[in-house]
Amino acid sequence: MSKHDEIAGSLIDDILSGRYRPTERLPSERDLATRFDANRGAVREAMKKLEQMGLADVQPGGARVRQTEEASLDVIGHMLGHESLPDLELLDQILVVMNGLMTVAAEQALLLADDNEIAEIRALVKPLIEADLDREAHVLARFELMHAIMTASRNLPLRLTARTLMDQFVPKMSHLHPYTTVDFDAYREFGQQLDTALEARDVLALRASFKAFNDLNRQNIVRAIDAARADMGQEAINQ
Amino acid sequence: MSKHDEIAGSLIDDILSGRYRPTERLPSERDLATRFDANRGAVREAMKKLEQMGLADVQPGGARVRQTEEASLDVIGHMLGHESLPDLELLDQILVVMNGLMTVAAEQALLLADDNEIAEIRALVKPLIEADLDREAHVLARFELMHAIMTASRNLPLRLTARTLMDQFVPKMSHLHPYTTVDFDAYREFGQQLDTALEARDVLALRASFKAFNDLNRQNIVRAIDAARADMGQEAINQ
DNA sequence: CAGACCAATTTGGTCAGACCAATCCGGACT
DNA sequence: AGTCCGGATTGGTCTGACCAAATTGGTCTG
Repeated sequence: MSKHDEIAGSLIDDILSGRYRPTERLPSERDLATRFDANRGAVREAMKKLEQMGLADVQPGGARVRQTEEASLDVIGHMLGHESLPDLELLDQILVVMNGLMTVAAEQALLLADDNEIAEIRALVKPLIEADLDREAHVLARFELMHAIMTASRNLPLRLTARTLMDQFVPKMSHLHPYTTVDFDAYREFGQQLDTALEARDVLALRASFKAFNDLNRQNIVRAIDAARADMGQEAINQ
Repeated sequence: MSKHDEIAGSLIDDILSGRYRPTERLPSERDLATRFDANRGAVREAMKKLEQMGLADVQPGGARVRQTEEASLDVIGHMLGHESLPDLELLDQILVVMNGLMTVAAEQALLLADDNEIAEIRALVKPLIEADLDREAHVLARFELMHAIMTASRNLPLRLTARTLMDQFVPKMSHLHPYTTVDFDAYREFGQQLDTALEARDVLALRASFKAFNDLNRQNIVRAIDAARADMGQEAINQ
């Protein structure tokens, strides 16, 4: 970990945790440099990062903290935390957005894709219905399906938005992964719903299927977090 | 405009216009510094920006251009262009995403807001129905309404995503503004639809009204671009 | 005494030059 | 022909200095 990353991380955490309040002035770069025992250049790079994340307004005369509402999407990753379990409410909010974007993508795909592309997507749905996948393969298959739908939407802003959100979200799920379980049957039903909707090019059925998809994904996470919490409690007892 | 902004802008345009292709190596920082007659630090800051925009991968040994699909949402603003008229297809895609996000926000608001908040939102719809606004005030009223709905969604990731997209989009509309016209009656109808949907807390009606909203916004832009094109043609003749 | 004004100080912004560490690349060797 | 190694190139970091903008606190004016 480079020096400026360390400094930036510390400052970001301080701001997001409210130790520095909006409109408040941050310490000067020279001051921070001595505090972190670092070069001013390192502090400067850190400030640059704060600025591009929209967390601070840096001008000659001093840097000021901004409102979180004005920040960049990148803050989400930090808000999900590094070590501890992420906040379920925030995860829920992200899932809501992701689901909305996926639904839009699917609708666009239905609108723009030729029969060939639809067939390709349906081919990716098939494994979820028929194949006997293990947990990892199942996750991969779902991601592949989502990616294909995103691509078929032929909408770059949409793809970039979804990927940005995903990139914040997925890494934080990694240490939850051991606790995940998959309700294969439920996903099978979703797969069939989606397949039918695609075949009939039925927008309403498509929306309904993605609603189900979102619910499933949410349940996965809720179960995983519960399991992780229980496990951590167990560890605490064992110690 | 600071030096590193100038350099970054130039490089970004070069990459987005395809003058540097993905996986291709960019010139070295020292090389760029002499080309732009700048300090290496300035070039370095520019490279930093390219990296955070996801347009380049910069490592010891050289910086390489990335795929546009891996870029940050911020590239959209650059793709909309600086002087010339923005590409209608790209604008359409953005509107599709914005509309999707607004719809999700409205649904969440309907789900989470108490009667008071709903009343507040409806109060913001009223001017669009009743008041005799001029063009500027009408635009402002629409923005205010959208902002209120976003806030009522109580979903930070959603708000950040929408705002990021908006921030790319709105500035590019400014020099189209003289050419915009507003179909007040059509918006009045939308307002009534939305108001009814909010009163009844009817999700389907809500969705329908936002679909209409999106169509109206799109028509505004199409008309404005047509008018601008015609005007520029006229200018060319006059010269 | 309140408010406007101004200058000294503080702060960020930029630059130059040097050194380090990771990477790349071409030539030697097998 | 493939592998390996060492020099050259590249980005990463640091130091120290100077510039320009913003802040701040004192001073002057009404």
